[in-house]
Amino acid sequence: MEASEALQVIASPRRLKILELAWDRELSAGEIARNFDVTWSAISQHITVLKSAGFLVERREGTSRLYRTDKEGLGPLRDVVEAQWRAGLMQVKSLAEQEHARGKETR
Amino acid sequence: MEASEALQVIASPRRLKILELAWDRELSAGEIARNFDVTWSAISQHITVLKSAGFLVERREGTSRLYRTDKEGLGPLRDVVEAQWRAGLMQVKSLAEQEHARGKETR
DNA sequence: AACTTAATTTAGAAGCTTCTAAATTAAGAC
DNA sequence: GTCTTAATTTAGAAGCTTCTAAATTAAGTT
Repeated sequence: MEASEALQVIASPRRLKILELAWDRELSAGEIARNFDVTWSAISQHITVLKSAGFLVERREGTSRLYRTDKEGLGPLRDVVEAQWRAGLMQVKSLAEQEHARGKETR
Repeated sequence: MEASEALQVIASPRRLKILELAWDRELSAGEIARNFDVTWSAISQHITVLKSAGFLVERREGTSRLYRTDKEGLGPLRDVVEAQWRAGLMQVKSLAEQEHARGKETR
């Protein structure tokens, strides 16, 4: 895989979120799909992209297929995914702080 | 800027290369464009994207505009750009090693 | 003022990405 | 074997990205 191809794979809000959802637990395709407002088909296609990039591993169990993020497979991008994740948490945090500050102001 | 938007900006081979070219020296738009096989217009548009993401800083000097990568502005993506860069170098290195190995084999 | 050099802006073409809907596959239950 | 559940595959629509060509801007030169 080429340098920017791997970046292309994670530069998608949906795929980034799939990696986060399956970060430290195995999830079925359906459980993943339930977190989004698009068809299963769309999610299945994103899963295919993540799998062929080696960022997600599949395990079949009966009629389900279970997925989990392959942290090793992410290589140097592992830190990026984690950082983007933390960035998201921080955004939430700073929103809360803003609201707190606003509350104080108007009190 | 949103999480994956910043990734989107660097997930382009051209923009990644522009950041590398202007990594530790100031270059005019024309000097940057000379490194690519596309029109100045296309490069100018990529520069606009990099500038508005805060990844490239502009300084005007007479009729030229000089650009330099803003390493601070890259934030956590700085490591990614550097890693992708190293990955490129390593590819070259491993190619050389392969050839060396092949040479040994046939000797 | 007219010309040159450096670069941007705009409009539209071409191609890639993502999505939906429908058809298909495949395992397990009845 | 048929039905249900879980998921993928395929085909095509809609939208976003990137590119070129032409027009424009803006500084410096003659």
